[in-house]
Amino acid sequence: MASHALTIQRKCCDDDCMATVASTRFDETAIQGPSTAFSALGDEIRLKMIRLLAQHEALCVCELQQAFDVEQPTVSHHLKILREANLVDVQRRGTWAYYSLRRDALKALTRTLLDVV
Amino acid sequence: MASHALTIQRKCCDDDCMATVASTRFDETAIQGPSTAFSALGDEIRLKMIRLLAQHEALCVCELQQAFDVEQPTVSHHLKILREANLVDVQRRGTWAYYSLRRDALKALTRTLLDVV
DNA sequence: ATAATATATCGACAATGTTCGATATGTCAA
DNA sequence: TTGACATATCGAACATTGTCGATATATTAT
Repeated sequence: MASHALTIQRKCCDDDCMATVASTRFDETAIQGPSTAFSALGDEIRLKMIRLLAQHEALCVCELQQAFDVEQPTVSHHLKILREANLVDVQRRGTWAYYSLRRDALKALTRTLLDVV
Repeated sequence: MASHALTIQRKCCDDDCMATVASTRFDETAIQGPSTAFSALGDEIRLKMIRLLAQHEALCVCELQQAFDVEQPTVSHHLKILREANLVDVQRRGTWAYYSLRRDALKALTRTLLDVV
């Protein structure tokens, strides 16, 4: 026979590794939470808001607006996203809404990252 | 005089705090890097890729594709974003491109978060 | 050279996200 | 009650992102 039986093509890895990767299943709930949080932190204004809130016990919307060059509805929008990502808390007092950092949530998020590494 | 001199409106905070917040300046380079990284982690597929890479020394594109229900160009697209966020490294060997986690970068990112808290 | 394979890039389209003006809601003061 | 203010929500314009088919590039085997 002209062509030898050894038609084994070179591969990027052994079959076991390929199969292992292919069959990987993810804990969806362990992905969605962090993914939402990272997404919230992935906007420059929101990341700045987080850093600003870290330097103060609590800040109301009108204060936060002073620090950024956007209109009030935009500030509310970003705060809503941070709230839905569980990164901040709101507390209403009179007409004001005071936002504060959820430091526990941030710590949990760091742990998520560290567990990966 | 009927109206008293005390026309001081109640405010959300004292003038000092308002002024402090209003004059806050951010170190833009200290924001952009982390913001890009968080943005990269804010997609479920990319976060899963990171977790997958954490469990292997390195994986090539065809292996990664096996783990996700998307076409090859989409995988390459996500890997490019992770690369530009400095979260992964690539090493070409033959026709294969092996991607690996930049654990140092992830650690630095965690430190960024911890410094906030 | 030719064929097969792995990966990247391009272009189009759909989906999602950001921003703002207008407006609604709720609170406080007069 | 009326007016002033703080905040949230809505709707539309616009920008960004995710996805894929088609194609380009590069490597390897024959």
